[in-house]
Amino acid sequence: MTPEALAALIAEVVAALTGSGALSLPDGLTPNVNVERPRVKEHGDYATNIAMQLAKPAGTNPRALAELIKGQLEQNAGIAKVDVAGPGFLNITVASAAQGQVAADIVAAGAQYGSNETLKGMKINVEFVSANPTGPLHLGGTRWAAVGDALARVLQFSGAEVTREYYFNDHGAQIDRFAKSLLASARGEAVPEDGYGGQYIHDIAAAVTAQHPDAKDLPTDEAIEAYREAGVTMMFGEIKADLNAFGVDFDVYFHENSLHESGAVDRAIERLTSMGNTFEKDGALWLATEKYGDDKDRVIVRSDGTPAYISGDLAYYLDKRERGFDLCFILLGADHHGYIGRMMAMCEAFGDKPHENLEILIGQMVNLLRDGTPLRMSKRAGTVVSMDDLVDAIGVDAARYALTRYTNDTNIDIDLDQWAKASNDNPVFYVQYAHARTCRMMANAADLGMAIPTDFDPSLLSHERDGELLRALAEFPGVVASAAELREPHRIARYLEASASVFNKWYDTRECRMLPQGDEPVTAANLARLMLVAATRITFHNGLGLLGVTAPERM
RNA sequence: GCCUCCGUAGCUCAGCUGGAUAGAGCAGCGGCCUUCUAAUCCGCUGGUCACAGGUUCGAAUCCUGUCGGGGGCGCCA
Repeated sequence: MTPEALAALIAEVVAALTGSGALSLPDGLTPNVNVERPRVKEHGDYATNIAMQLAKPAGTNPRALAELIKGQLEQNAGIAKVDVAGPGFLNITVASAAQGQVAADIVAAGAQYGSNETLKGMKINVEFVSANPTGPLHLGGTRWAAVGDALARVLQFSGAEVTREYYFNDHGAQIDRFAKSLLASARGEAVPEDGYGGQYIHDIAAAVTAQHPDAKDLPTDEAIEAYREAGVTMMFGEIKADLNAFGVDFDVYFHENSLHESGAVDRAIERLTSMGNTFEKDGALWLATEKYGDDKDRVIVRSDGTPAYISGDLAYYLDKRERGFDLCFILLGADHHGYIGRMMAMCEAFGDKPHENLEILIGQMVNLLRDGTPLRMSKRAGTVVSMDDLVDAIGVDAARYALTRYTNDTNIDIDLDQWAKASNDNPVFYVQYAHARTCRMMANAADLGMAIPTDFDPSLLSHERDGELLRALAEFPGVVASAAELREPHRIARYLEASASVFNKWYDTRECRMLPQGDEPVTAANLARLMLVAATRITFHNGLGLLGVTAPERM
């Protein structure tokens, strides 16, 4: 029995009690049954505070109500014992057969175990990374590559139709500085003011020069244009290749420029104007965002007639909505948190619902530590701390895991020495090793001719450690659902670490050996444990998959 | 000045939208390998949940303020 199933059962009991008149609740009150795992063993397998929640509205006292629910609940065959404790907690012990059945249910669900359909029918756009191609992907982009992709996977596992999207600009001032820097390098000149330095500039400049030997001797304007075009193509190619190697592939690469060329920007501005949300002042066109909660109004067309950067954002958002996305995520670094106000105001100005049609997630900064000291970035000097630096140091799996195991709103310091270790201070190895161990066990079982039993007897998984492992596995769907709902993929990682620990304890328990020892015959209990191991393997495999981390079968 | 994130064990961090005696890993100390992968497992040590108020049966969690640290506040992109 999963916690969700137990919660549903309790809800039925409450409904039955109100139906029979034994309990009266105010109209429209639907109890929100909260089932949790108690910290202390003596408090049973699961506990609920439902009686404390409902006592006041029902006009009774918590313990009396708890007794009432207990009486009904104990009628169910899946429930072994119910205790009323403390101020009115219901401590529930699940019958071992009902508990053990979870293993078979997981094996039956297979690759789908843990999924849910809470977002079924939702079309969701997740925009992340979106770095302009002026240099290699830096750490902030890398954090979002890992977390954004994991979030997309979690949303998909919850039934949503998800599009991963990358928005980039191949024109504009940043790109001009990039192009000028390339040309300066090709001509052997110093890095221009506000330009980009670093080895990658020289590498790309040299590559462009090799492709177009005459380009650097063109008149400067034409030469810049030539280096811009070829340089952007190369840089963007590298970024895409890096992301691909990182296991992240986008469905859509969206060019900001296309919005200007297609007239989408003008249409967006017209739409906002017709809704009375723009005005002219000081020769510029403004979007009235302040009335929708922004700090101040924003210029969208400058007094010289050129569109401001935000005009692209307006058109881009409108474009996404017109492509049918119900919900648009934008994943940004902490240095962009100031955008939330204007973007939400923009959303409302279009007549949409902020935080419902548009969600902006902010990820805090990432630092790499080597020997305890942070690696610092400097654009001028070209000391970019990039995705490559991270991946080269610790590998893709550890990098993705290290970036997804923390909440978005905390700064991360990644200690390269720690994450490069193949040891227990490295959580990714701990989880992967547990998975590999299940695979080895199953291979060993197959060698002995053992197969997943068709006449599985769930009551044989009656050891205390069996129950602990089963309860851990049963938690997975709830963890996925909350990761999706709260947009917090790190919950998956933390769950896997805790569950790997429970599995290892089970593995270490002599009474729970899965394989027959020595000349012992294969018993029904051995086969029941094989089912449990199979369920564990599936759960770890699916969980690692949601993080985009590989699940090796052997380590 | 304003906005925003963070402050929990020596270190790095969880804490399931308010529950029972605040957890994990690492570090430190001490144990378990003839039997499924010891990258495992067991025990011990370690806390003013930054501080002060408030909300209530109950607060690390919600609200207000203070202190400390990170990041931001362009007709840049």
